[in-house]
Amino acid sequence: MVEITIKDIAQICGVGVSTVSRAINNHPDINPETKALITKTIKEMNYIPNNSARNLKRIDAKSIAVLVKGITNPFFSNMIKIMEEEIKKRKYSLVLHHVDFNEDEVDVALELVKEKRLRGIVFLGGYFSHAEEKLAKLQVPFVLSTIGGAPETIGKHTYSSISVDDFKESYQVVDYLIKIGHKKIAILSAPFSDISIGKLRLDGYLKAHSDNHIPVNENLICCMHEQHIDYSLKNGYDLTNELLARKEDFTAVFAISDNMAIGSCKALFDAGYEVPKDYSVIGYDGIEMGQFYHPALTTMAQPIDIMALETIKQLFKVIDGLEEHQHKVFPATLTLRDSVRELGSNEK
Amino acid sequence: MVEITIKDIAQICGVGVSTVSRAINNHPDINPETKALITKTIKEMNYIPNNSARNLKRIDAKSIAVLVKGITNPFFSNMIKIMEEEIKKRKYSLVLHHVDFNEDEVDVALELVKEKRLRGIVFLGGYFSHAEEKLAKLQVPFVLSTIGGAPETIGKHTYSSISVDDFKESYQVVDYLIKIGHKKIAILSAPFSDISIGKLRLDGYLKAHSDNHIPVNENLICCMHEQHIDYSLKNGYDLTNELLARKEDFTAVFAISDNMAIGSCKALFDAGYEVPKDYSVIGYDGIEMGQFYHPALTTMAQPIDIMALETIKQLFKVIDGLEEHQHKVFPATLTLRDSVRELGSNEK
DNA sequence: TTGTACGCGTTATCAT
DNA sequence: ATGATAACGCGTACAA
Repeated sequence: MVEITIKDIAQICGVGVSTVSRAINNHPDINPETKALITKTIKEMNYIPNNSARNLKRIDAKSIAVLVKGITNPFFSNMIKIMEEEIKKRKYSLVLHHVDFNEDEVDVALELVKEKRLRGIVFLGGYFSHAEEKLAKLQVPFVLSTIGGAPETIGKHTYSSISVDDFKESYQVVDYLIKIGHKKIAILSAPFSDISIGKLRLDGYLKAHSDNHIPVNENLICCMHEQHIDYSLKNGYDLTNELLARKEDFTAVFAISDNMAIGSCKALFDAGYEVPKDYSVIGYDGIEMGQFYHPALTTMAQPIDIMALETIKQLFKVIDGLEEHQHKVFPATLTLRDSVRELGSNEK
Repeated sequence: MVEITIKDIAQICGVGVSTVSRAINNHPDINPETKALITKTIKEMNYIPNNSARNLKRIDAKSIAVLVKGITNPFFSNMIKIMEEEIKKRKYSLVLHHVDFNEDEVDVALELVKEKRLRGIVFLGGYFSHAEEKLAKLQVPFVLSTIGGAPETIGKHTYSSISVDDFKESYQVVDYLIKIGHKKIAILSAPFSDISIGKLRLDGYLKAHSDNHIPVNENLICCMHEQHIDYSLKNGYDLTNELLARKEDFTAVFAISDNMAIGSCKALFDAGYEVPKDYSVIGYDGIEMGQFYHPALTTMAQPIDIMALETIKQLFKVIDGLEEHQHKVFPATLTLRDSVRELGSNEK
């Protein structure tokens, strides 16, 4: 098969290639009639410009890349949708790209910058810990939009970040449980080796205990296994089953993700308990499913819409040279629903 | 900033560009020492080859594109993971690309073929109805992996397809409900304008009724609104609430997606009913959440793992010239869990 | 084993 | 308004 190129179109129309190029790219200096002719033959011939060649030549493609780490997070779809709208609003185009869990997102970004002449990058998800040195190679403005785990941004002027203070919000969750009477609170957490989001949420749990002068029962700290670090339904389910099998004494479960919370509820139901009658369960994230679960899930909801919007706004501020890089932290909202109950003074 | 190119590397190493190229692409004819030197300086200089330039030159990149329509479907993550493994196993690389709902996937594919020198394409999701003529332009083997809606493949030899017979499986669902005593079955369906998956599942519902000599109560056919055609939690919730508000008489709900089924359960719970005691609810899809919902969701589970695997296997068969295009239909499995109950003979 | 030179398809810069 | 031509960065045939 012979690929049809811009030259063929030019030849057929009896014009030069540059004229065809002008027609394609909506350049001003072109006769409407010739443009019409060219457009027509392009249609007829099914000509499609080769993007590789375009990117090679083009100085600037007015495009923003969004690099998504992992595909599993249910938030991302919504965030991407919002980002896309905002990007299109500014007449830029969005290059969506997935990064494998074991890939290095910065390497991918570096490649993409060369390939697509990007103007800006958004890193979505993943627990970003890269050497300043390496980040400096990324000569393009970028913002870190991190769902979970406020990055250590002190002194980082090479990029912006949008985050939630996981330590603080996790603290709020546990503090709330304590305030309504829970003293024996299990946490479904990441393994100790996890240094980002998992650790922050666990630290919040610990601090809330100590601030409220409640001793921590280490048996109630359930860490997922190193092999399966994902904040999944199944992990919540398995961890809770282990907790139950050990016959631990607790009144509430704090799962560090909504999916884990739902898994936890299921394990409790399977064991014949009721939520929140026998056990209270609280999640973290604010996924849509939480509202539809039965009982509706009490959770710490992350402001993902705002974060998505701010991510792009911040990126453009830097691109347009209006502002320096900034690190913004947004508050999550404790969303009270039906999976947690207040403990009566006699049952504490 | 000055972009560093292959020439710079060649110059620094005191070799020709082709030698550097050979080093990069692991060509055999190269002195290990020079290769080592080149690799070292590439690292040092942070040189990254420009993919646009490579694609432009390369005849063949041994890559397969997976075009995903929409980002919402919870299946896709898993399917993509499986496909990726299978593709990597064959030393090909996967180009993952999202297609907007209002974009034309074939157009996108056409562009991508030129840009990336694809060897094959997988269309995932979306309700594929394109002119043969247009598909013919796609000079690359492709397979249609359709979750929901067996495409009309009669006489289509230009591509392969992997699907589930939605009509048949939907029929099975309803037939099952009828067999265990349900006669007043509501269906939460797509609007009548939907000609693919929604229609097929509705047709199965109707056929099961007529085969079992049970009259259809049109008031129990709940179509989602034209504006919001998505198989979402909220749609299931809203449709069921409308059903309840109309005080319709029914004993079971067949939601054409698991998410809608869960939304439906929630509406029933909100109204003070119990599932399956007061109403039985059955879904369609087999999403992971179904097992963890309470009650665990009875559903028609699609064999997505097998489908993902077969999609790639079939694609490679055609790429390797081993086989012609084929259309394979896989059976779904009725997964009995806790959201449906048998009706006693006195309550029918 | 290595280097030179050309061309991939396009856009940008000149001319005209 | 239009056309010729030089890049863009790379892979590869061919020569050495």
